[in-house]
Amino acid sequence: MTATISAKLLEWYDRNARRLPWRVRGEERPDPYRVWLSEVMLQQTTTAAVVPYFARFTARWPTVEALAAAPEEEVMAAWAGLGYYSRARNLVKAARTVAGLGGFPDTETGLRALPGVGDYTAAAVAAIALGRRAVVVDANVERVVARIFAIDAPLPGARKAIRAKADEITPDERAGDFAQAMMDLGATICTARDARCLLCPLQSDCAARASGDPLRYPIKAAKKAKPLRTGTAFWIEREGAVWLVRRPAKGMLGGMRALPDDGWRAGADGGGDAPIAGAWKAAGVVRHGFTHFDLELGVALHAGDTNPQGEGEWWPIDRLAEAGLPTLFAKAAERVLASRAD
DNA sequence: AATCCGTGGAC
DNA sequence: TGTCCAAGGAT
Repeated sequence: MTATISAKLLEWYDRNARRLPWRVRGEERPDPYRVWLSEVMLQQTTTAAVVPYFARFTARWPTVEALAAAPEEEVMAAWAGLGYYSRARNLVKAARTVAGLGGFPDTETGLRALPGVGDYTAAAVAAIALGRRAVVVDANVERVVARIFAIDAPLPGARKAIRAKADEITPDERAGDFAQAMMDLGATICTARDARCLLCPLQSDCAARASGDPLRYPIKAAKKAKPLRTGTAFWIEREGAVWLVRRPAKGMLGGMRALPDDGWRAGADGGGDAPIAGAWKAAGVVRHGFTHFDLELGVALHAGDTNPQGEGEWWPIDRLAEAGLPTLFAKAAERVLASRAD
């Protein structure tokens, strides 16, 4: 019997593991807090984008207790720019739950009950930080498994079959390293756009390679077209400060500071209605792509002296970077300030 | 089950 | 430029 898939992969990992800030070297078991934090940040997010955020978060909140004690608003602002903002809200909730428990749950099931922790994250933390055997399936694992076994069913329907195969090849020991090895393999060799089979430690085990067309896998369902929406954001300024509002907790950019807007959303264009009466002057257009629609956001400058109604705050323009605006509104603000500098 | 939810980099 | 997609989760 030749070496198993997991044995070959672990041997490869021991020589080729990426060095990442949330990983520890050697036999030492990593801090569950850092593993959990990194896994949440890494949900649908590239390692390159996560690295600076992870550094800032762990410097500012070194323990789960410190994070639990932080005002939610500060965590949301620190998350600004990373996207999928419900992650930040759930991060605070989960940290407070963990602090209340006196520490992280020590089972995959216990972890799975935390807000923002789904099947993937629970398995990853259980395997990497707790040393438990867990079947970790992310997009990398799906792709690698779909190729090794040449799974012909399209995603997302093939998920159950893929998970069953992943379970078959997951070892009883070093399941955390195995998971990270699968992800490293998927990130560096068996990638979505490339299959560098000659570099792959599993090349002789791979049905997709044997088929001659490894990139055919995983098979995916066709995507829907993204609509283009239009909307307007409003820049209301007074004595060196701009009027910011806080968006509703749920929905797009939920809970984040923002410029007032005209109600644009995924399903409809904005109504064009300004928050206050007066003269408005167009200050340019910002294009921004979201996951399921594109937005063309006009920016309008207020020329009058009427006070805005309702909830909001005057934010000093020279400290706007600290407001924690999501990228869309940071772009809009940048556009206003750039047009003024001309 | 299908849809909603950000962003930036690679090509 | 447009397209794809990256350590997914909640509803």
